[in-house]
Amino acid sequence: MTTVRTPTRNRGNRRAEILAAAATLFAARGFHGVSIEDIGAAVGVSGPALYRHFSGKEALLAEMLLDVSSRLRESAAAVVTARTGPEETLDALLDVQIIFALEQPALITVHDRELGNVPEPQRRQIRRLQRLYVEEWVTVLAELHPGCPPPRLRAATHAVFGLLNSTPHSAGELSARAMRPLLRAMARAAIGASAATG
Amino acid sequence: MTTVRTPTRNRGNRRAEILAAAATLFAARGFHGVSIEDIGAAVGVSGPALYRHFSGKEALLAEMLLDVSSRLRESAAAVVTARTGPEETLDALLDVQIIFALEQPALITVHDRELGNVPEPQRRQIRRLQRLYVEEWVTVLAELHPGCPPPRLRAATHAVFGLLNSTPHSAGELSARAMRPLLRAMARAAIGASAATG
DNA sequence: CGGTTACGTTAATGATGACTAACATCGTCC
DNA sequence: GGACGATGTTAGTCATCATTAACGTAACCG
Repeated sequence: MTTVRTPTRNRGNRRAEILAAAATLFAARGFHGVSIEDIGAAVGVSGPALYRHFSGKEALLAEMLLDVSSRLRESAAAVVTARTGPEETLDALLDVQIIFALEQPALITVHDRELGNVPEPQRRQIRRLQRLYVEEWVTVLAELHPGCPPPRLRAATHAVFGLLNSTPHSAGELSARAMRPLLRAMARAAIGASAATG
Repeated sequence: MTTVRTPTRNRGNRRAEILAAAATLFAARGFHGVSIEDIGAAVGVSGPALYRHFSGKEALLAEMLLDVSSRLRESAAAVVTARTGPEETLDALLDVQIIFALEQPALITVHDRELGNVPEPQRRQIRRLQRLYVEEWVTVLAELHPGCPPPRLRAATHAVFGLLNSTPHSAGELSARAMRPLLRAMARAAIGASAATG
């Protein structure tokens, strides 16, 4: 009755459940600070059960980061190909990053800390997606600030990410509802200032 | 002749050397991703030699973070007690953080990632220093933006830290020389925007 | 000199942890 | 009703690692 229809249905849920739990733990204690047993315990199974779903701890991390960087990149690409004005596009990009950071702080944290623990085949791919994501931003910024050299735009983009991803650190200070417009306003202003000569 | 005068002189150097090497390694691979043997190798001695200088791995981390948070807090306190106008004070605070982030990226990285691995007696003290540091900022910001609720100021402060500490991520994009004014301008603008109603 | 102190070294030792093996359970499908 | 596949379980196994032990060495001090 309450049992599940298809095994496949369950498999997906369990995998997602594990990935979510692992993200939280990795964000809190770092990849090497979390054991397979810890992750299992977090979803109510114990230890080696995880090997029914992932080929290993590193594979789990790889899938997690690949998923995050794909989603970010796809969202950004969608926004950009919508081809509105650069101002509106920038706003949409800001929304993508802000909403993601507010809704998935653990994933964001892991995403920019643990790439070094992903084994080589997939590491390259994640890097590639991250780079593409940054380039979407840089392209839009270049339209808004023509004449600003790309390295400067890239550095500014990273700085804005740092600003937006600060969310996990100020957890509890402000509600997500209040955080969103604050981050938005600060990011916009910071971007505006990045155009100045220096 | 080239031998050292006092043993105490050498001890300090070695300790500092170890702390610096450990900071770099911790920043790159995380506390649990670095072994005592790794740290020893980085300074040319091997493994257990470190126990001549530190009582253990956690103690090493604790001293490192205590040192960073003390220095930041002291610098901020000095700037604030200088009692110039709030605008100038804010500029000086920005300089403190920017220079530190540009000159010691590894320390900054470890400082906001690895507090969780410091054992309890000292963890509390580090937290206290970090809180005091933030409060120096909040006090100054409150003067500049009266009527802005403190939680909002705190969130804005953390966001600015995130922006400034992005340096390790954009390493290589821009020289420190070019980075400094960029970060400064972006941070000032972001702070200015944080006052708006939201 | 003889002893102490500072600093290293190379072997244990004892935990912890990733991963594997061998063995259930239990729907689903024929 | 029995085979199968998906999913767990518990008991190894084998590395890695923090920490300790036991043992040099060499500078300095008396």
